[in-house]
Amino acid sequence: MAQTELPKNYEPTEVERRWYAHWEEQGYFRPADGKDAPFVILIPPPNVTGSLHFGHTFDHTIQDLLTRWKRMTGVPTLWLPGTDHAGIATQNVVEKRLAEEGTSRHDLGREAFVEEVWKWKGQYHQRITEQMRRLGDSVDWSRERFTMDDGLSRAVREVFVRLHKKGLIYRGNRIINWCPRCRTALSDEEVNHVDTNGQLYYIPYPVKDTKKSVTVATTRPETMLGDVAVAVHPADKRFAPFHGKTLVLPFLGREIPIILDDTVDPKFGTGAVKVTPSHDPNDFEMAKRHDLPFVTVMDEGGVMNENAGGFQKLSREEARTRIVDALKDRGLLPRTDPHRHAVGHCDRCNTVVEPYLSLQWFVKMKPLAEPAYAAIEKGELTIVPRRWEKVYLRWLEGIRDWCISRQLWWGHRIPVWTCAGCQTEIVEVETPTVCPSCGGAELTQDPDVLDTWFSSWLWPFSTLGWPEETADLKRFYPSSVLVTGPDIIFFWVARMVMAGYEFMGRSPFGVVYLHGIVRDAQGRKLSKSLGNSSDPIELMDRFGADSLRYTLILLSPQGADIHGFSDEKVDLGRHFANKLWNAFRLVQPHLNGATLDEAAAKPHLTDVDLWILSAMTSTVRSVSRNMRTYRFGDAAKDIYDFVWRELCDWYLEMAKPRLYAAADTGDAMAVRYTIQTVFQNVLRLLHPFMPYLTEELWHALPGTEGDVCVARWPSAARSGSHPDAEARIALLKDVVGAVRNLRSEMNVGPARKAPILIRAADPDSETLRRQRDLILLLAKGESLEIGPEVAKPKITASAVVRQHEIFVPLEGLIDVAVERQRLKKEYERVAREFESSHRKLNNEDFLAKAKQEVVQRERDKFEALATTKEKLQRNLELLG
RNA sequence: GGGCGGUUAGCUCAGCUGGUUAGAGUACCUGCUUGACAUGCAGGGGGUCAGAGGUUCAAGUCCUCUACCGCCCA
Repeated sequence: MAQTELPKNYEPTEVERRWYAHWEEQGYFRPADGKDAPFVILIPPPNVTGSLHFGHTFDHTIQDLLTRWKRMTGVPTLWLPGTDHAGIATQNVVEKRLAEEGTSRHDLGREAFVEEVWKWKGQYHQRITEQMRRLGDSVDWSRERFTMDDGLSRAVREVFVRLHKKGLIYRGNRIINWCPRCRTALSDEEVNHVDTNGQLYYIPYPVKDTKKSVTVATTRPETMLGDVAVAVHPADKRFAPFHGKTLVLPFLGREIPIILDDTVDPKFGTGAVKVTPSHDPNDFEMAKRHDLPFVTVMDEGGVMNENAGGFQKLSREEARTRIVDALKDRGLLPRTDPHRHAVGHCDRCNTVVEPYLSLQWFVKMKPLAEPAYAAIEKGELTIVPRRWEKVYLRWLEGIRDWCISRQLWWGHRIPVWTCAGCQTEIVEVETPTVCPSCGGAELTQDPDVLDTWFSSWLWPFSTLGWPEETADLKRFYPSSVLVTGPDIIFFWVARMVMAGYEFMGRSPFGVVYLHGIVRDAQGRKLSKSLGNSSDPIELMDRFGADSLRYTLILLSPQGADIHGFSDEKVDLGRHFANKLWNAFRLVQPHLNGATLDEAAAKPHLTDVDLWILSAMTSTVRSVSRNMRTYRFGDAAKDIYDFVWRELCDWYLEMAKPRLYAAADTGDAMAVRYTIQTVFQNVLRLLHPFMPYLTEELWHALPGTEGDVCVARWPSAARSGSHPDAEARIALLKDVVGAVRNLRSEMNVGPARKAPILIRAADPDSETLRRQRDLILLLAKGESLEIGPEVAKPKITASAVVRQHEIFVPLEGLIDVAVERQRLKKEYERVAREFESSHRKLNNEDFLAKAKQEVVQRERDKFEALATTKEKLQRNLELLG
């Protein structure tokens, strides 16, 4: 009967090595054919030169959870994998590595550098996909995509050309966010504003031909070299005498006018602001209104240029120090105030971003934002949790044009060419060979590439073959759910919705599930470089992928961050896996060869069997509901509670004698049938959370067929509920609990058996009598007397459970003082409750206004408390 | 400056449309080689639900204000 002995402890690494290849070979991860509407998830593509970190692990676990669950419900399921070329990040990584090798991208030249990055891509891509396999991601590898694949690159060009034709893409000379370290323009979203302690410098600018001056206040004195005016509010009387006057810029001696502009805030600083149109977005607008010149004083690396006079060749930081010193020397710095203000930093390298005047490509966003906004209002798009919808809408309301050109080499080259002959600009999907206007063949392509997100925002359809009308595009667009973190709601989510409506006419997904971030006890994001977490792969090696997955889900409140995560926490999942494994070890030898015929077993099912089947049915119902409502942590908890608290703690303990008894009785048949049914269902429910362990056990469980990976998700049939049996077993558990409590309070070790007396009225008395063997077993009874007239022993510990009295008389072991103390405490607790219930029922308002069922419940409760109180009191008195 | 979220046991969190004694995991204490599991079993202590006011017969739950923490935007 006994098969090969299972190891005492579950060894995940050994098991997890086996199953992934099997699933993949069976083709389970490819969507089944069929007419049913498919369930589709598109992966948020990880950076191809990164590695799977904790964020990905959590993100993928949720996606796999949904995918495996849906697959088991019988729906054709597609989880489409892929990676992102991540322009700036990747270029930075490779450049850094080149620097270590003593070379640079400029030494290599553009073509060789890009080739070098492709090599990197190949190497790292391999690593990422291995990590995904290790985690168990059930993605369809046959449909894997990369944002720089030919097809996706074509989609990028197509979109650029279409939007350009529509007038939604334009080129303009504007102030953009410039990272002097990455030497590229950034979008507004790629700038992080950090509150910084700075100084507000007060600098008097002399009025031409007078001894007077106008003092301006600035946080950035180094930009004064680019000043072209000083602006004051027209209604600000303090400056009325200066209207129309000319100032002389210190250091350079440039004559600049005083201008009047009502955007100036008279309350800020001195009320007079310097105007530096090439280095400040507000000043830029102002300069355009007043037709002022533009003077750029820095180069692309943030170094002062030829317009900076004596400060040329200094970095911005040095220039500030030197200018401040020079101002002091000349007595031109009468005052500085500490000043807290937001300073923009590069999202990728954390360098202080420079507002910089430059010629870039932009997308006009307003028209695209409108349908994306309406999507929420029309219910075509739901964000879970709902509160993020407000964030999303607010961003769309204030949307600004999107700077999409990047001065990088790694990415999609902008499909714009200029003819050397006639200067005609050609915007085409196909690379042109001759100028359509003059026939010239000397065409130069725009050297810049596009923002990475300019390809990512097309992901929901570019991955499916767009602009071709492919079968995949028809079948799998739109996708069902997008699972990602709220940190990219603007970068990616909102833009995908815009592109979805613009190019496909509908939202790319119906639901966006935004999960939280995994943080440590100090609230920091987990990261290997911070040293507050291990590499997820290492954790999987130590604890198993299943344990890591299960722990992450169990600890995650819906859409909120996981706090206090640490390596040790993964023990939660590991212990749970081991528990299930051992429960299985207990039952498995008894199931082999047993009759598992439902019809044959049914007449023999006992209350205990019916109770656990009923509890299982509730669990199925609850898990399914929690999955549907994106409450994954609750779903994991449901399974945990059922397996550990019900199945292992109670049912299996109760089933042991029946399991070990002769195999050919109806009772044995019933218990085997029950266990088999329960285990099958548990393995199905748990599979999306712990795919490997469940597959392993599924194959070791007699009576199963195929793979649990594609087994049918359980349904909670009403016929599976047995409320009467549940109620009777609940009574049994309460009684056993009370006896255990008494024994423990009396310091009775588990080896010692004790007599048990239960004074209970019918029908409970009868119910308990039928379970006497179980009570003896679970409560370690030496003898057991149950009945309405059971006599109370002289010296005994006692308790009242559901108005029934329980006595555990143990000569010599009862310390009367201790027992009196214990009873008294219990009595006082019940008396307090009794009083509160009493007050309620004496309250006419309560009787008149509360729902009838609530009043009735209170009456029942009151009755029960009264009896319990009375019995406790009598037992207390009898103790003497 | 504007917005959002949070504040429940030492820690991490549940507590859904207000209605039994506010739950779980973990940590802690006591006792255990119990017919699978010490990655375990049984029992236990621990909470004026951030504070104040309000609505209600009834508030952890709804409303207002305050404090503190976190995030986003400017």
